[in-house]
Amino acid sequence: MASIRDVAKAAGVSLGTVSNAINRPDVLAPRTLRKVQKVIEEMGFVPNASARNLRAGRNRVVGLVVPDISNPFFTDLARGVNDAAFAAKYVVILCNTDESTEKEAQYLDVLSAQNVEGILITPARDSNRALASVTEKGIRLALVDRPALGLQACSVAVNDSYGGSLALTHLQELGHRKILLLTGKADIPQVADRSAGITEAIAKLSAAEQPTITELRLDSMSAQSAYDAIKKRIDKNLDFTGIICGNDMIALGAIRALRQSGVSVPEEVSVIGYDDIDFADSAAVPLTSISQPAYELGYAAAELIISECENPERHVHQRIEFQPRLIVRSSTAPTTSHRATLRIS
Amino acid sequence: MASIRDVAKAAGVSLGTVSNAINRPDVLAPRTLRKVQKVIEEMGFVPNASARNLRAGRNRVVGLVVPDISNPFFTDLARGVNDAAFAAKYVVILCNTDESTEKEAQYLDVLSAQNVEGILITPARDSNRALASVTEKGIRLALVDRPALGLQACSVAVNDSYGGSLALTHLQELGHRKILLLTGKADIPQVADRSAGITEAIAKLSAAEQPTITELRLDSMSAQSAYDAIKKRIDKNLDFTGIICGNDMIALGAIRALRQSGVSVPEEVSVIGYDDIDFADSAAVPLTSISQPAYELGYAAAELIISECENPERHVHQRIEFQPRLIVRSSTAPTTSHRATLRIS
DNA sequence: AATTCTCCTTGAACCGTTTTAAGCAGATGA
DNA sequence: TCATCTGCTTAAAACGGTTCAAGGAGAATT
Repeated sequence: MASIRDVAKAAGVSLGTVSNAINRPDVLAPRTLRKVQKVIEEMGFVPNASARNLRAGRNRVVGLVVPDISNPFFTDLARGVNDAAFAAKYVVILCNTDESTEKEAQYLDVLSAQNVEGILITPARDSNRALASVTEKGIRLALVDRPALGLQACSVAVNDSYGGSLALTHLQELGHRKILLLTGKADIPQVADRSAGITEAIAKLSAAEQPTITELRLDSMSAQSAYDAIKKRIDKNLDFTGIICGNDMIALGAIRALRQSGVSVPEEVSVIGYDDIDFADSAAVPLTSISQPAYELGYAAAELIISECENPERHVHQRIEFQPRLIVRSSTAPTTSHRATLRIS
Repeated sequence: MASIRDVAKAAGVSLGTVSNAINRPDVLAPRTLRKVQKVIEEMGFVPNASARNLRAGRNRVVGLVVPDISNPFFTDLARGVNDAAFAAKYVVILCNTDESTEKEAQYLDVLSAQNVEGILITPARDSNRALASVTEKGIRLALVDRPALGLQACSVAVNDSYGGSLALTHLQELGHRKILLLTGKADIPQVADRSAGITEAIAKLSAAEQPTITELRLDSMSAQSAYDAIKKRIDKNLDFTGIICGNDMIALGAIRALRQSGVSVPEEVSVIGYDDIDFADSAAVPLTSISQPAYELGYAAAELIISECENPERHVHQRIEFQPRLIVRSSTAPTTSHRATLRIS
């Protein structure tokens, strides 16, 4: 491996000049610059990042910590992060925590040992202490899609409360009055926010229009656990006409369970997902969903943290909030009674 | 941030002793060792990875270069890689090339600047020179899911030729005699291998049983481009009863186009995908597909390269090959003529 | 011609580790 | 008692860059 010294020797200049050619091309005389660049090119010289980092305390590496990279929402997010990082010549270390606080803590340790400049994280529950200790080590943080509970950091998020109200209002307007909420654990902030949005939306309705809500909390926000939960529920009693799901995977699993049990979607039960993953469109019943700009979210988060790394003193923490959008497809429809009502009026 | 010197001073030993306490605990007198470890613990000292890497040339970082992380196949693969890496206390830098040779080359540069120990890569076309230059720099390589064209490196792959023959045989046995191949660019090795497998499988059939094949090459292996291609094709003439697709996304796009044009799947046209992504099961028409063990592929690849990094001298390059499996769902069915035949016999 | 200015270039210090040769006790053997 | 050995510990030299004070060569000013 060629070092900066080899380049210097080959170009007949000092080692400092080569460094300048790389980092501050403007201070060099154009002739010298060209000469050095030519040699660098010829030798295929690539500066050693470790040495660079050791001296300069910068390494252009950020970590991305997500609970589940298989979830298309996070896949898109990761793509956004990667693209933004790539554009700024940064590199991203991907960490997948499976929603485990412990694994997250371990990853945070690894990342701080790697001396990353910043960490983009969608924190699991109870991870505040671990996060605080990371910031103490001088690593910059950006919270993605979950709020910064008292943490000094940038954050990007989608307005979950609004998303929840979008979903509820849609079903409510279609005439649904008995709605099942199929969510994840209550200590996931998004889940709580969406529930809050739903509650608020209900509060704005007149008593007659207010639907009743039953909440079912799944251990894991996966198609399988939704499938199991619905299967079990159906055996008892079908006491709802609409389902609001925590994400599209849940919706897919729920729909599969319903149809297998002979309940038609959307005729008998309307189902609304969340995330609007690519596949929502091609699903057995094309999914009505709340669309979140995952790619943009990731891109914005990465830009935020990179700008903080590049310009720590001028940086002020900020929060960027995206608005979700309702995408109506075929998994939701008016209730039969509502259809009748519409016909009469 | 505490450095090894601070620890040494606090413990009243030399800096070398602290280093030994960390890396070769056995050479120290037990009493000294305990004393140093206590101080390390108290100060929360974490060795600086850059300095360590600079000096020792090892950093427990590997790069993963994939053409499209949004493709569930690669998402699963990435999870496998991540999990294997995590288990070995390695960290992985994710690089998404969008199938662009140029972007791939840039990422390879970044990775070698980062001094990664190894690179797991699903190479784009024409990337052999770039790969060769990486190995010259002493970075170990493992080829994932595409062959190592004359490169000295480990590789893991799925037997694509066999996968192709699985798909063809399935359709052939269902009576299909006019088959459309919806593939990607021919210079993608997998595409070529599957085509070869198909050709071989045909060669083994008697003349009467041999289907005729038309190949349609898409610029991009996405649902959208498949959708567009089929839409265009249908306007002309429906000169096939079965479609073998390069991946499930293509199959999904093709099915959407067919159904929108009033062609029913699988009654009029059978469609078989490739990859067996999670959604295949929940699709509008649950997809018959060829299943590839993507997670296992990634896990195996990561284990391979990590073991090479840990034990360079004892390592011998190897190739691990997984067998694909046919998963029959609802998007394929006997041709009407074949159904008739079956009834008669 | 001497002085001051500019503009580049250089040499050396330093970043935080690992590693190796040398040093220093105390124990052993003669 | 002196030499040799053994078992730890230490000092110093890398690793490959960045940075900055200082130097040097022309150009501009006096």
